[in-house]
Amino acid sequence: MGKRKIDIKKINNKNYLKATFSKRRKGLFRKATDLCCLSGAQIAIITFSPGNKPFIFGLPSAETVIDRFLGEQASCTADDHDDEGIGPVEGEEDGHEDLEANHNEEDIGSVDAEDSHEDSEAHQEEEKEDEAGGDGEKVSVWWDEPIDENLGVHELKKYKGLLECLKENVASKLDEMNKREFYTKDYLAMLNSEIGSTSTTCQERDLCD
Amino acid sequence: MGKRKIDIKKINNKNYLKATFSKRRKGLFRKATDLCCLSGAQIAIITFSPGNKPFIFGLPSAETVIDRFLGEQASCTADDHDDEGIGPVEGEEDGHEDLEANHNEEDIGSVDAEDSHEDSEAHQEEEKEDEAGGDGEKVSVWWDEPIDENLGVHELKKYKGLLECLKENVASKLDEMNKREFYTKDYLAMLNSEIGSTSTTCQERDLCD
DNA sequence: AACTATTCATAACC
DNA sequence: TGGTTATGAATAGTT
Repeated sequence: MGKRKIDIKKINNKNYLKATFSKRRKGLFRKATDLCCLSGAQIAIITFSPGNKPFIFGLPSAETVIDRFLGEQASCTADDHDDEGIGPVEGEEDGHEDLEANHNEEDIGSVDAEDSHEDSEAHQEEEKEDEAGGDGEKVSVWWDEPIDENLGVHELKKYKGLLECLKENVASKLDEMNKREFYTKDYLAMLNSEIGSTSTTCQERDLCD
Repeated sequence: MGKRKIDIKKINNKNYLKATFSKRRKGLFRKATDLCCLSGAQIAIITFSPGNKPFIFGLPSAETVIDRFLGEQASCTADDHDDEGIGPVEGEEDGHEDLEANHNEEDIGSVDAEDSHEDSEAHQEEEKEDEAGGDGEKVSVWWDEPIDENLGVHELKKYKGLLECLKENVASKLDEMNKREFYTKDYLAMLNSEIGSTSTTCQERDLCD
C-alpha cells in the first residue's frame, strides 16, 4: 500500500515495527470510526502493542461494547440453553438510530497540538509510545494513549463501581444487563451524568451527523 | 475510496447500509489481521452490527485479549494504587515473538467456497447475514459469522470453564493472570490441547510465517 | 515526524 | 446479492 508491496509477516526491525504499528493502529481506529458513523454500529477494539501497551478504541465506549458482548456470552454460558430474548436482538428497521456517538466531551477537544498543521477537518492524533523520546510536548487523545495511564485513570474512575460489582459476581450483573438489552447504554449515560463530564470515551473526527 | 467520495455519516438506505457494513467490517478485520501479523500485537474487535448482531475478531482470540484488558483494569481498580509489575509490562526486545497466530484449524480450512476465484493468495471469506436469503450454501469463517451461533458455540464450549470461573470471582483469576503476564496465552493453548481441535479462533489469511 | 509514490479498500455499477 | 472497476484513502519508503 505504500511505495512498495510488503509481505504480511512479522517485522523484526524494532524501529520499523514501532512505526508501522503506530501508523496502522491509527488507520485501524479510523476505519472503525468510519464504520461506526456510517452504519451506527457499536465497535470496541482492544490492542496490545508489540511492547504490550494497551490501546483501546470504543464507541460509544469500549466498556459498553465489551460488557454487552460478555453479557451475551455469560448468560449463554450460564443457562447453557439459550432461551430467547437474550441473544442478538435483531433490530427492527431503525432500532439503531440513536446508539451512535451520543456526546463528545472536552477530553478530546483539549488537544491543542503544537503546530496546528490541520488543514480543514479535525484536530487530533499525535504519537507517543512513551519510550522513544517524547517527554511531554504532545497531547494525545484517549485512543492514542496507552490506557494504563489515560484510560486507567479516566475510564477506571468512571467505571470503578461497575468493575467492582463485576468482580463480585459477573453472572448476576450481566444477566441483569441482558434482560434490559440496552441497559448498558443507559447505564453509561447515567454514569456520565453522575460523574459530570470526565471524558466520555466517545469518538473523534467530525462527529458524523 | 470507491468510485466517488462519500460523507462519513449515517447511511439511511437499509440495503446500502447492510452492504456497506458488511464490506467495511471485512476490511476492518483484514486490517486487524495485517496489523497482528506485522507487529505481533494482540487485537480483539467486537462489533454490533446495525441489526445488533455481534461480529467478533480476535487474535490470538477475542477472549484472550478481552480478559487481559479486563484483568489490568480490574487489578488496577481493586488495588486503586497501581503497585507495579501489573500494568503494561513493556516487552523486552523480542518478548512478543510467539504470541501471534499459533495454529489454524480445520474450522477455517473448511471453507470450500463454490467458485474458487482465488488467484494466488488465500482462500476464505464469505458472506452470510443470516437474514437475507442465504440458506446453507456458503460456509463462513468464524469471524464472518454472528457469534450468537458460531462463536456462541465453538468459543463458548472452549471457554465454558474459563467463563464460569470468571463468574465466580473475576478478581482472583485476573490477578493470577497478571502475575504470570502471558498466562493467558498458555492457558488458551492448554485449553486447545484439551479440547482437541475445536477451532482455535485464530486467524485467516496466509498465516504470516 | 512529514511527504509522496503506490498499493489497497471500496462506492458505484453490474 | 455476489463480482467488477474506477477512484479515493492508507501507507512503505524516504527526507
